Amino acid sequence: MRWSQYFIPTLREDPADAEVISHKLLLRAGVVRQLSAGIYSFLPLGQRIALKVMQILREEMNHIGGQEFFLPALHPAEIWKESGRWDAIGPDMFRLTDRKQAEMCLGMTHEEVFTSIARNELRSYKQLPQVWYQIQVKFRDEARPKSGLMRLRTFIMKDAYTFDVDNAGLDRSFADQREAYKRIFDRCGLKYVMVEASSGAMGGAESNEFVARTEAGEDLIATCANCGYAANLEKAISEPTHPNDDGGPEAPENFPTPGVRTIEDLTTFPGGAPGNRQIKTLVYMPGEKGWGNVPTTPILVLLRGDHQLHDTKLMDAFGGAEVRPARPEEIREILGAGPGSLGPVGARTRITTRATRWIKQGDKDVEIWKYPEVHIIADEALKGRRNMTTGANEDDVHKRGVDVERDADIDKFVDLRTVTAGETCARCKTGVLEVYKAMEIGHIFKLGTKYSKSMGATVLNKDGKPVPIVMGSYGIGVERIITAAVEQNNDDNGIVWPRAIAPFDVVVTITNMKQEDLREAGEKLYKELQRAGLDVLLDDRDERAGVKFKDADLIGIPYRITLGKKISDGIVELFDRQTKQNEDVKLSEVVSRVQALALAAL
RNA sequence: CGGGGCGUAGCACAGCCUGGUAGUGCGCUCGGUUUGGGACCGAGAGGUCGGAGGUUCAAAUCCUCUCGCCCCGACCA
Repeated sequence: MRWSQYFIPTLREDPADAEVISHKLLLRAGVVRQLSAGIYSFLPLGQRIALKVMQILREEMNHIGGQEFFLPALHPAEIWKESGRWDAIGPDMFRLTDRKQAEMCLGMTHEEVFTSIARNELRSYKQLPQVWYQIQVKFRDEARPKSGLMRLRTFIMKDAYTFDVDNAGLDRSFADQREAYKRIFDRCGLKYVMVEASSGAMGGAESNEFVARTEAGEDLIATCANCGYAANLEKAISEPTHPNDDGGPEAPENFPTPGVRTIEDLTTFPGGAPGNRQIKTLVYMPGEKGWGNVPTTPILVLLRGDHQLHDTKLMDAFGGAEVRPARPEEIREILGAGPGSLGPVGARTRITTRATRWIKQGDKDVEIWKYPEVHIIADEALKGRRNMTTGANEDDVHKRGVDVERDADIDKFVDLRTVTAGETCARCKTGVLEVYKAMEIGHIFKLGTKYSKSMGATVLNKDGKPVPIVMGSYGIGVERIITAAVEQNNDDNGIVWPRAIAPFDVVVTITNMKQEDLREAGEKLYKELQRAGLDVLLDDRDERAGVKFKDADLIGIPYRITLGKKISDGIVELFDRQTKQNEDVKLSEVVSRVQALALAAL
């Protein structure tokens, strides 16, 4: 392309709306423009980048036997009702009605459509496995789109689905996808890790998330440099350290603690206890939807005083159910004390017998227990602990000498606490965990039979019996790859595209368009580079050299060939955007040099 | 959905408090000088001040409503 004719609207200043570096640079480099919140247009440069990413996705999907489809983005409500997700998904789904008032939606993912094809067409285990994928636009009405292309309302996704006859087959398909994902992200030049993740409402047993480290990311990742352990903080565990529990009363005993409201207060209070010898008691309630027929079931969450609860772990402990912190007035109603003096000892009896409410039965009011049940759930770090101090469910009173398993009446121990940096790795027991921010770039799920069962997708197995197809689903966001690439590869002068996804391989900069010898040499070099199979941008604009250098750096083309004064000696300069090295090269050799460099990147 | 901020020329912003001719820089057009890291001089073009209503002799400026965008939180198949 000739720059003088090509649409690359670069900006000298940072746009006011952009906060994160990738957003600023993608706008400044003329890659994208915003249309509305979370809705962006790819400009020609952006489209070239997206096409290169998509080509890599295609090649790697095809490499593991993937077959490319193209499904509709507009779906009838019917299939979503069959899978149960029409009701399960909230306002994140764009819904509309057609002219006949039939309900429709814009696809936020394609499990339903692919499953409907599978159930109509797949009949025998002999047809399996199948690996199906597409590269399609998704629509999600995000509550808060943000950070440029990081969180969008409409975006391009490569989504793949595998169909196997049994779990062993799914394991193989899943492993294939995982390896393909690694090759994809490697080729795209990203620094990433694969982590264990929560499956959320997607359902299914196992899921791995691929994340790229960046300060702009929304996820927190714990990693161990020693053994390579990596997990999303919503799953991450660490090796607990237990203090010595000896000393203290044999049985729980109350003691006055006037004015003590927090864990911290109690650590300095005379006769108190350090944070790691306290039990923190939190009260949670089911979310707005409630849990089935149980009207309100308080949840007591117990943690070591110096530990922090991780919300997602709590929700996962209840099968992904929605929970919310109890309001102060609810806590007082439930336990008879304010936050700051809560504890598990005797709490179950207190809760289930304390509060009453009145309901109409026929024409008279009947008194019933308001909270007939309570869940008491404790973090694993409390297992076996003795001589602990906690609230006594009475304002300004605490209780010491508490043996967790003996006195706290716990329903179950689960991992609930948030891992923090500096803790010991639970896997290798020697490494120290690091916690950093990252963004999700891909996610692979073992779905199992969730969709095949609800939508009736079965095949006949070897014994002639119908069995539900065992499915997996695998997604990569194209804009996420682009965003992560910019987040991880930039400097003061602009973007430094990884070679494989750069919009052009090389830019030929004619430093002065008034000099005919430079123009001629540039034209000739442009054609030769193209003939060598390279994507070339010829900067033939009538601008000063400085402007051209600044722009070339900003849009991040990996190599720049500068035609200047030394052209009379048959010498040009080869500039490496990444290393910033500028090297004199013979004009006669520069094509093969650049060709070798560019091909090495693929 | 809760909290905060912002809408004035293509971009970045000033002007608003204290009502009275709509400004600056960059970019754009034309002419000239320049020509290796975002040149300089001169002359221009370009804005219903997000929208609607109100107060006033007079509204970018004050009031009400509304729309949009950004940030924090909640949420996130």
